[in-house]
Amino acid sequence: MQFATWNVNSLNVRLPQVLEWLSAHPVDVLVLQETKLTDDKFPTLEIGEAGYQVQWFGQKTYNGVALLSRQAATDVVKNIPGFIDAQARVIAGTIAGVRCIGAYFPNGEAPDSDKFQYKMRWMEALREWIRAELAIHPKLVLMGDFNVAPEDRDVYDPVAWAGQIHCTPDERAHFQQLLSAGLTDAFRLFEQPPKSWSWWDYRNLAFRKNQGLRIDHILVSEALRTSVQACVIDKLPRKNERPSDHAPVILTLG
DNA sequence: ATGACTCCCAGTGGGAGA
Repeated sequence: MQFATWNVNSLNVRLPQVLEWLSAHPVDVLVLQETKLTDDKFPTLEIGEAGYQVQWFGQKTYNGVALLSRQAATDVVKNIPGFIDAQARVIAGTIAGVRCIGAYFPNGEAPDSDKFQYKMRWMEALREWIRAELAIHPKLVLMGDFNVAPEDRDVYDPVAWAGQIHCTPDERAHFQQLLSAGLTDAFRLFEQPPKSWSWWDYRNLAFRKNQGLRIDHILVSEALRTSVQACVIDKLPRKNERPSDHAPVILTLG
């Protein structure tokens, strides 16, 4: 069984790339972030024709998430229950007995900003909800754009990024608390090439120079950990014409 | 270097992303 996450930075622009990618990588579950579409504009027909069921949750201009799956998802949840949020950032469903949670974590803008405070509150609410979900669903996958580089080795220039957004001790502590709640960073279960990133700035030839961050992650629960066979970042879509600034991450369970 | 690029909504520019 394969799972994937991809921040597409506008599904309106990237739909052809998503469909092309799915034909080459017929994963069982794909979560998308930054669809940037209101629900009435969501391309359900095209995704259905590609052989996927889909749940979606969006808003105008910003954010927006979707859950694509070969089998229909059940017990679908949108956003974090009990956390009042005007922004469409979370979609969850159960597929083949696995609780799949797709999340677009807040960016945070800057450590001294109101948006950073929102990011902190949001991550705390997510963690408490994940704890509750884990108690009900031992088989759980949390994946998405976390907007957190968990360690210095996830940053192309950790000195320049020290204390900057995505790399602050507070964000990294929140990430560690997700691990403490019983999740494992599937990517780090394996030897990986050094300088593995999932995001590269559009500016300054960052992709060509491989200057990026690893901020897109797939976390698995303890009940799934021993089933993980692979976790890779697929850099190829970043080489497309008009690419997303993020690359997909793929998890393979045995 | 308060930049660079891309997307969106707007409307002949500006916000947000990371």
